[in-house]
Amino acid sequence: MGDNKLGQLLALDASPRPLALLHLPPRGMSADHHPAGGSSSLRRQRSSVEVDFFSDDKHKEGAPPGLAINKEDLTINLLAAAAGDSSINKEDTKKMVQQQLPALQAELGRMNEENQRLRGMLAQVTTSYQALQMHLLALMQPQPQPIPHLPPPPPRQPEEPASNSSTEVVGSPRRSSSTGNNKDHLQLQADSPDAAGWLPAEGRQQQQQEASMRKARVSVRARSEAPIIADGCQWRKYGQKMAKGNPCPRAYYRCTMASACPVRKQVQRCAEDRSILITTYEGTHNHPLPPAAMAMASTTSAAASMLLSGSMPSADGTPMTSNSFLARAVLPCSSSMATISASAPFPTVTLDLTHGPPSAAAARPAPLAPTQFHHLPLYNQSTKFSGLHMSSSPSAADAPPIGIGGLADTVSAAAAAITADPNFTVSLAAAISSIIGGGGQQQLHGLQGANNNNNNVTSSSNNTNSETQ
DNA sequence: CGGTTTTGACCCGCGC
DNA sequence: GCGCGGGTCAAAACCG
Repeated sequence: MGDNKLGQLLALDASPRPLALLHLPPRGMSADHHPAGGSSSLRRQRSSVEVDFFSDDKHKEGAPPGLAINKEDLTINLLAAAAGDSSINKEDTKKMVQQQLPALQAELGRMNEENQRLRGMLAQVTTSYQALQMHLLALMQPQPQPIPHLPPPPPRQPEEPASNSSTEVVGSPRRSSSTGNNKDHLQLQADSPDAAGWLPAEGRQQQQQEASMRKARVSVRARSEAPIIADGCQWRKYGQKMAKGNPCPRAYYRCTMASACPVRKQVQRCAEDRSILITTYEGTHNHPLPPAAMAMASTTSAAASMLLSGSMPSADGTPMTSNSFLARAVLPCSSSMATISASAPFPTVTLDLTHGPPSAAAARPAPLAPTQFHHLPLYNQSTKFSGLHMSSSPSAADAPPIGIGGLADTVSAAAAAITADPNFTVSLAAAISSIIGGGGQQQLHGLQGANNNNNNVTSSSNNTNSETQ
């Protein structure tokens, strides 16, 4: 990065921090040149020049004479300009250097901090990229053995196109094929290159078969007063149903960030505790996402990939090594925070973030402004996502996991974070994608390892949460 | 006026 | 075959 990074840093930094060092006295120009009235802004401009030294050479060119500032010799030139007189003696210059040095150093320190934050952003993007890459690899790898204990594939409709496996984690076509859904499927196939295209016909057929029999879902339980959690995506509600056994209606949303995006989500309040919002994601976005949405998308994608890649539980209730793998990976000291249910019809990963007093989430202020997100340290958020519990029973996925006392505070804060802070999903993405892509070491290191592995993943993106409620 | 939400109807899979 | 429940559609209503 080097100079470019520095320039980027300054360019990205929209914070109104005073550029005290750059407030230079006007040279050879007095206020008399600007008649009073209507020119105050101009006058202000000229009397207090704020220059972005590094981002653009124009500034240097446009700077008043004597302000020819270069990166290598910021101090000297600046001081010369501040002195306003090139004839100033060296002693005075030295004196002023010493006076302004602390301020310069402080500024440098701030720049370094911002540099660190930018590194964090980069790490975050890298994490998401890695998760997607692993997802892609998982999709492209022909799976030699069919996963046992899963229901046989439903009979395929002849007109049903191949699964949109290139875009969905679980490229399972929707069951319904006679209600106009085919339009969507055809469009999907036309719009997105078929990742299975390189496979031989038999392999492709097998993949389609397997895809059709598996429809992984990632469910997030979180306390929230809001109707839906803010995950950075745009959603359109397309249905609502009363589900059996729950007085609260279940709402159906689909992603509207792209016309053919296959991602859907269901939102329903928990019957036992209506302060708990259960959001179930299905599918993977087939379009670019904003950072905040990317985080959740990576999370769900990675979780679903994990679920389908063979590290999923067996449905016969046998405890699985993969369960403890995931549990240890995400939280070595975990008890129960997430659930995997591999039972029919859909294998589901449930991330439970509801532990702790409901008031914790309720007390959280409204979603933070982007600038506030900017300063949220991710490691805090990461540690809040702190547990996994594995179960192969379908009911276990919906049953509230056992509380974990000591983590209650942080966990409730996590629930609040995920409902109010789209950036929290960054931590989820980091955790899960690190499991997917990390390998054995991270199993033992848990989130700490995940974060280390990702080089200080830092929350920083500007969250333009465009969630439609 | 275009996008979103609402809501009743419809379709499909599954269990009996 | 029938009923039930989940999921989706699509027209109308709503909203900015």
